[in-house]
Amino acid sequence: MGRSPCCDKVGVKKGPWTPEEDVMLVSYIQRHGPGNWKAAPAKTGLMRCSKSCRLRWTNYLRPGIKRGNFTEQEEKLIVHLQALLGNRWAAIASYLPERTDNDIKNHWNTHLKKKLRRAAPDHLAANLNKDGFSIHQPVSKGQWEKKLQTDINVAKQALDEALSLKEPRSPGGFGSPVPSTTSYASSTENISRLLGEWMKNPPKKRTVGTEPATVADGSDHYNKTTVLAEKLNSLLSDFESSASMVSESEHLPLLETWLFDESLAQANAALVEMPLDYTAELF
DNA sequence: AAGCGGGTCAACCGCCGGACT
DNA sequence: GAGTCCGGCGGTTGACCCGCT
Repeated sequence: MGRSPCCDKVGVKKGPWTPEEDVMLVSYIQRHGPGNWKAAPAKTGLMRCSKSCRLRWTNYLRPGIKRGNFTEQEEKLIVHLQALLGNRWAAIASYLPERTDNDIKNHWNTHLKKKLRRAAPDHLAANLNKDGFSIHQPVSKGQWEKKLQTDINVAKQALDEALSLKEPRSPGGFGSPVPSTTSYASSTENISRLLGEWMKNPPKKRTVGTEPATVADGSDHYNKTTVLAEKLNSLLSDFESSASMVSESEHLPLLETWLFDESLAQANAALVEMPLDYTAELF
């Protein structure tokens, strides 16, 4: 076994990502697709370890990510799923395709845990473990997991049969967004948003790691961001032009995703409707 | 205005398991 | 079957933010 040596190397940059690095990573993924993270630092010239690249992509740059402002519906779903699945954030995130496991985990730890503790009546609080979730429903957990899995499998099987799809599924498995050419445009939207935030609130010092992610002064900072914005525009037009060339067969994964999302939406709705005694107090 | 302390969240760390040789 | 590599996951950390005193 043993740990991956990539993060132990001297000269590997740590700390917050800069827009420059984001552009480099997205540009690489646009050319090669997500995956093969081991090769990403070498091929992009990024002084980051492969894990850091993967994390940055999956948590922030990946298309279709919604950030902040969890809706009541989403919070309900998270609370229910957490009660059913425990701290399996990746599994929970698969039911909320627009949210990342890290985001959900953070939201749970900073908001929902407290909310639950406040809302849970004394007699129910006794049934919450130290993480704030219910520990008295082993039976329903299995039943609901089984039902959801059955729904998903039935939908998947029907679709596979209908379309006779032969290509392998995306490495993220079911529920993870299928990488499509069109979706990369959303990555640039993500970076544009990050850039906007960067321009408004440039990082002050945050000198974690071997190389500080700071900019010398305001004007230099402005020039840099302008250049980056131009690069982004160029990237965006590249993505858009390649998106317009997507063939009909390449649309199948999108259709597949959409259909799965439909079945997921139904399952999610059923989940949220499922009564959990203490959550009634929450929302 | 300055200091303090709790809250937030991006990023890192280390373990695990599947794939491959 | 054993060893290695790599990606994924959950827990944790720490810098920054913000309200309070």
